[in-house]
Amino acid sequence: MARKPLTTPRKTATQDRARHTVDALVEATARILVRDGFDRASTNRIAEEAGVSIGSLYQYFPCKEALTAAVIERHNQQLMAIVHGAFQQAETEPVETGIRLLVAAAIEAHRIAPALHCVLAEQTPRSGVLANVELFQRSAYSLFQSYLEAHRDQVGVDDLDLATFICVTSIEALTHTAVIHRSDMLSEGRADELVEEATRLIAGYLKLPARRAA
Amino acid sequence: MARKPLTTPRKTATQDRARHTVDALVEATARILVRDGFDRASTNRIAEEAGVSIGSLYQYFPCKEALTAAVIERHNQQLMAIVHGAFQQAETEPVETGIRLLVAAAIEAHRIAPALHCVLAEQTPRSGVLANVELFQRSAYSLFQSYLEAHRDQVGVDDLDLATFICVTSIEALTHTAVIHRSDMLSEGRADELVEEATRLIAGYLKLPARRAA
Amino acid sequence: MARKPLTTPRKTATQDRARHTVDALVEATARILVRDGFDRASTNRIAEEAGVSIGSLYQYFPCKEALTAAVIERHNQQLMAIVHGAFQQAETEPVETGIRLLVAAAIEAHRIAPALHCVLAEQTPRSGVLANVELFQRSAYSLFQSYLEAHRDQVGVDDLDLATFICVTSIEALTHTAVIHRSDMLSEGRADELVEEATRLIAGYLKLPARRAA
Amino acid sequence: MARKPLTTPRKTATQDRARHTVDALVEATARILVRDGFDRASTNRIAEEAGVSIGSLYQYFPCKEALTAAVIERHNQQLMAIVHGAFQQAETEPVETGIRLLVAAAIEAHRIAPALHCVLAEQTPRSGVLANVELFQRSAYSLFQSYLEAHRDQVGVDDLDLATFICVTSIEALTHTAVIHRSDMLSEGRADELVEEATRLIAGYLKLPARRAA
DNA sequence: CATGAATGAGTATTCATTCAT
DNA sequence: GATGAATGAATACTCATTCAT
Repeated sequence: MARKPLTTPRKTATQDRARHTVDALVEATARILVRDGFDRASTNRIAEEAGVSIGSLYQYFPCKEALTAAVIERHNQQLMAIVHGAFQQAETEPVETGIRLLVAAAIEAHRIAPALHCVLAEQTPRSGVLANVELFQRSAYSLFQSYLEAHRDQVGVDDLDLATFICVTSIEALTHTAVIHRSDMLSEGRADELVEEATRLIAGYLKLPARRAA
Repeated sequence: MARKPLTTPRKTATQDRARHTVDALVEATARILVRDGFDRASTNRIAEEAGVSIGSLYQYFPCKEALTAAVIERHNQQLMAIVHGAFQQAETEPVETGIRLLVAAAIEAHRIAPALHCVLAEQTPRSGVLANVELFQRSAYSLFQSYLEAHRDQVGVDDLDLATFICVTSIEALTHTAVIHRSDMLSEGRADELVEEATRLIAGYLKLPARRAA
Repeated sequence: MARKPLTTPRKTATQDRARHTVDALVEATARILVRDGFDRASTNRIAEEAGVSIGSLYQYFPCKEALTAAVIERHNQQLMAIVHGAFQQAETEPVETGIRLLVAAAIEAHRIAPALHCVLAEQTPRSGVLANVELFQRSAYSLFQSYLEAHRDQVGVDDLDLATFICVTSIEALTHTAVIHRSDMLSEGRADELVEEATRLIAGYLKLPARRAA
Repeated sequence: MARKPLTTPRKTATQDRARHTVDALVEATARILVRDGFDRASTNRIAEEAGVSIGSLYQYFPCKEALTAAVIERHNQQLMAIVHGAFQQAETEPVETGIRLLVAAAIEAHRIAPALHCVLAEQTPRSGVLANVELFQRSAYSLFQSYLEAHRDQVGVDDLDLATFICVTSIEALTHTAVIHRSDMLSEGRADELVEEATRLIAGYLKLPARRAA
């Protein structure tokens, strides 16, 4: 614990050359993560792949975890761009259509870099620094909760937090598992079915009359 | 190897000693996995924790993965006992009650050894030998599919495989996430709510009229 | 040095069962030496191959080297049988014919178990105990020297020890190298040529007039 | 990897350090091979003997064999320098004188580092990378064959390949065995006798009329 | 700033040998 | 006698990290 280094890059690369080095390192890390897996992603290998000396790597990243964190960060931002967009579209739609948009966006998001997503999800330890995968979850979580609040008249839930948990967890799991383990489900034509069923699951749930009339 | 003589006592005696060693190793592995995480679970450390020499470890486990596999195996069997039991109970119940039983069982199963389950799920690479975490999933999957078939008259789905995917993935994710990341949801009283909502989600979905009337 | 164990078997296996065990072990060692090489010939593996417990192995052989020594011993005795026979035949022949017999015998000897001979010659360290490969050399050496003495009238050498060294070393090297590295030279027909040339080399040398007339 | 800047001084400076490390490792390997034998030459021990960390060892040598290969390489080059020189001198001499030169050179070559030569010849497994001990043999072989071709008029052999085999194998064995096992033969005065006898053996053989007049 | 040589604790695994049963 | 469980020192090799140049 005590010695746990920081996750943030040591210096904000104001100079172009520095920024280029940082980018090269993050990209190299992602590439190696995908190509060789987490266990074979050594700092020396990453530096070599990036065409940068190991010394320079440590100029910008204080430790190995910081590199992985940067990759995750970048990936999350890409996911977020899609998910954010979907929430904006969904805002003005009736629940059923809105949920359909969100589910489709979730699949699309997982498809950005499925191999990387898979390594990040299945091999990369969540220890300490790396917990920021969850940052994404958390932010999706609060977006969804706002969404529910905004459509409270159309939904029959009384515990908003619980409903959010149910919906976000299910959508994430369904789309994640489909992309990672059941790619057959995403073939031309079948993908729509999946979206449809997931929408039925979630929208159906939301439209159910609230349990506690009392 | 060499042909065992008939003196069962000797043989049994030695086997007891061996069984004790094997058990100590598997338990030590589980303990270390939980306490220190997968990455710090080295064979030497495990042997030491088990109070056994490193040589003995390799007498019974051909490689590091085999140890983890044994832990997973044991854990899976415990999960299975619970899940199996729940399916048997659910069989004769109407869908709503049945699903409620299954959801409750899923939570119960995750509670057996939540810390271990977490390490196994989040840190342990799925490579090679270790893929048998999925054996559990697969078997839960086919149990659920059979369940749906048996209750076809009460459910409105037409694609059984897809419905199974939706339900199993959701239940697994909800119970797993609740146990691992939202233990607050399982406090006295609140746990029932979670079961109730999850049941509403799944049972509600199953009872929806089939999409394709055509 | 100090701890160097003995090479001789711990007990002379008077009982049949014991002799059988010893034989099984020596044979297993030879088999593994050939099949897997010296480096992979562990005592546990040998015991298993022999169908004997590792405990029994150490009952009869004080250490690993003793096993190898026994294999070498056995191999040497087989070589010796052939070489001895050849010397007996050669004794009554004129030099040229005698040498031809000896060369042919040397090839024949190397052909008994070429693979084993190869492992023994190329992989098995000559350290300590195992030097008894040289016992064979030494004994061939003195047989040859006696042979030269007996045929002194036909040979033109004056330094018998030197001449023996020249002849034995050459014959051994030629036949050994041919069998081990130039098996093409021993194909049907060509083998005779090799014998002929080696005989010309050695017999020609012996028949040269002595250098030092003084 | 990363593009080297133009400041040769820096680059050269670091290269010097590296070269020093590599040299220290090769020398340490040779020293340990001689002092402790092949089996005790572990990478850790070599690094320690070289006064270098084990990590540095693996920076320059990909595996243990590569170290031994480097030692062999170096040794071979030294042998080769001598042998090559001898062939050049021998070229213009009559057969008898030429062979005498070659035999003397062979002894001289074996005397460069007899203890190392011995370990390399008797303990070092010929597997894989290490086969380049034979590179030397092979090259001596073809040099000798060229020599015979150039002096065809003075020699009575008809099968050049066979004659080369006979001569090279014998000379190698005689000089090797004398240096390694019969150092008494190389004492002041006696060495000449050995050269003389070996020369009689080989030159005598070459000058014999060809077998097949038919 | 960048480089890359150097570090050394740490890893999985093997194997000759002992000894209680 | 025979067994085989247990031992632990030793091995080859990796990798995050530092620091002199």
